[in-house]
Amino acid sequence: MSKPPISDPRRTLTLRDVSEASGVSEMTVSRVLRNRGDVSDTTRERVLEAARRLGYVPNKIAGALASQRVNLVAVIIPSLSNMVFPEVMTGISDTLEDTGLQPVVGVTNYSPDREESVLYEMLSWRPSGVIIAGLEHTDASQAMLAQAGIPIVEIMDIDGSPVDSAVGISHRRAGRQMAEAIIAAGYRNIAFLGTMMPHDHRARKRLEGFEEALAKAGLSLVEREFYSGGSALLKGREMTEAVLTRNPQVDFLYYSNDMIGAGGLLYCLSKGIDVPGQIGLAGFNGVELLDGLPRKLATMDACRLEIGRVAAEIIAGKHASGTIGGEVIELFPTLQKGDTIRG
Amino acid sequence: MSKPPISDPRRTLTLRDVSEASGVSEMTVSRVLRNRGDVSDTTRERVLEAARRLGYVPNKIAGALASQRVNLVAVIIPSLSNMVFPEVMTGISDTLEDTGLQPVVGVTNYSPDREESVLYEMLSWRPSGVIIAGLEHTDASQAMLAQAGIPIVEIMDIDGSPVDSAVGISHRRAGRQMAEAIIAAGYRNIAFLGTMMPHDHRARKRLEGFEEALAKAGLSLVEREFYSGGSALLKGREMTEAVLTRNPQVDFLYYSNDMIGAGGLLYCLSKGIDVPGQIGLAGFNGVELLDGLPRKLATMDACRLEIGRVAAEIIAGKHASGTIGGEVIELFPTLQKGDTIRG
DNA sequence: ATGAAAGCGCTAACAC
DNA sequence: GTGTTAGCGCTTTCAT
Repeated sequence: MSKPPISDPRRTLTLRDVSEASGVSEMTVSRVLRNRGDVSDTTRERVLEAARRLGYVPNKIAGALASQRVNLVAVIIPSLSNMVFPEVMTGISDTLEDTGLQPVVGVTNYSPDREESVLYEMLSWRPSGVIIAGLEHTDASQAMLAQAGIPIVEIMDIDGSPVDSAVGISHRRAGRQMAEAIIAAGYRNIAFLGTMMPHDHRARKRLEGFEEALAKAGLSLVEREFYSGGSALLKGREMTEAVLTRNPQVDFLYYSNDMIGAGGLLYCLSKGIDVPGQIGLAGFNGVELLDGLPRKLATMDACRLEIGRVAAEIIAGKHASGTIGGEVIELFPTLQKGDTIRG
Repeated sequence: MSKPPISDPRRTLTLRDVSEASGVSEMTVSRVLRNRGDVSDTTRERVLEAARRLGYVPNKIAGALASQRVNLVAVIIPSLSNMVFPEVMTGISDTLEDTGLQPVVGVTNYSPDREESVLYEMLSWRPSGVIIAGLEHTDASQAMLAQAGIPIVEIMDIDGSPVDSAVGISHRRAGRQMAEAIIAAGYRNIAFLGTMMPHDHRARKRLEGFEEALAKAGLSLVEREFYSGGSALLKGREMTEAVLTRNPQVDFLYYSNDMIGAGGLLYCLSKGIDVPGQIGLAGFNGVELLDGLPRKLATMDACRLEIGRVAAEIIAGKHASGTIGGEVIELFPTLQKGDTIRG
């Protein structure tokens, strides 16, 4: 197996090819292609023409190795299939757009081990920064993040200790606030319905805050129901039926996310249940997706777009605070009572 | 600004550090870390221990440059926010999982220019393959794909000429099939409702196929309605109201996707319209998400998971066909009549 | 089973 | 404004 000669048509083009085709040194070609340094207009034109004609695509691997600079930002999130992270991604992309930085997404499926290996893989490309969901990671992940020597932003949650910076909301507080609103509206027999996700720490914290506020009012959950897998809308419907059948005196259903909440809402409406008179409902996330439902589900916005935006600003070094790392930025979700909490 | 000395604690670790810490040559350390070649168990242990202790993360940039091998697969899709591409991603990730290849996602927002720049950016990292949605690209993109010298798989659609391989369904045929089913069920005053997306070629082809089949039956659309932006569910509701108000004799609503179809369905049900007796409805995609709706919307599955799986197999070189590139693999969606087409 | 030397394709730093 | 030189941190190849 001999090495292909310089004329092998299957070989990918190098700076040198553009240099030869344009009669300009590699260095100057490099300058033109990166818009760096002074290059005369005639030279620039000749180079660009040659590069275009040949169809040259620079090799960022070599460039990155030589310059010790990589324009990649690692973004590590649990899932892409639930509306919330895509919106965070949008915030990140929008902000990074004009910084020359590029997000690279890794998905962990809520598995800490998978997160660890995705992180390892991504760090091995020496990105300029890491945006990672949550504050809970394996010890090894924590160590890698701490060692990486680049800005790290942990997003979505601020109830805990970040490695570096954090941007998010307090889910514990969010749960508390929702409980308070529900209690204030006069509901007393409250059930929780969630997806079974041992590693969804944010849902867990919301539930903790929720129960804490119930306890303070001398109440406790009369029911809990967990499911996993399948269509969230359908699961919400099924769980709701199960809960209401088992426990007809339940007067409020608190869901861990809007999709299962919507399923529950559709179930209640189809059964002719008076919402929010007889039974109230609330979800979490404020997903715009659901705006077309017959009734607007009570929910709390998770500030997804804003979280993505701020995280990206920190990585890009253009966040208002100006400080270098170590900041915790708390965002404050608004409670939308919609049509499913009375009062 | 002097260059940090070898002892700078902020410098990221190199093979050399592991080599010194373990007293083993860089070359052997490299062998251990890549599981290549024969290394004695004692040496291997010493190296792994040192690497772990230091928290060494290999530099893939240097590795890729030296080996001319990159374990990345570029995946270029229009959007992450509509259920369909996340599912394709799942198919891709699942299949790539045990090949050592890693997907890297780029999002184009249905803009050909953005697609071109995302593609350029990704190719500059010299990936092992490209999976890209659609068959329509700018001339420059076409040229880059053709020149890249790596496997290219265009996905979702097969109505056109692929650069290399293609995996998808015929959207024209899908539109035709749906029209035939609708006509067979006796509907005659048919309206189309879609999102306004000049660059959504697949929706366009479905509509073309649909109208073609209508024409063959001596029919034509009595209404068309396009919207853009906002919550799909809400838009579907609004568009449906507009269409039915303007044209009360309409007896079938064909939507370009399931989400707006679901909005329309909810609208019809809330208005007490007899579905599918008085009015029938159909969407497209077969999104599982909607399974909890009061009635099951007629739709066609777009084979999303399977498309992702097959595309990844082709890139990984383990597709059944065994051929090297240039294959067009057509998948066949099944029409699910659900509860919204009579008969 | 292990090591030494030569690059991968580019850019930083310096000359001219 | 343009060219030259010396690496970036690894892996390939070949020697031992």
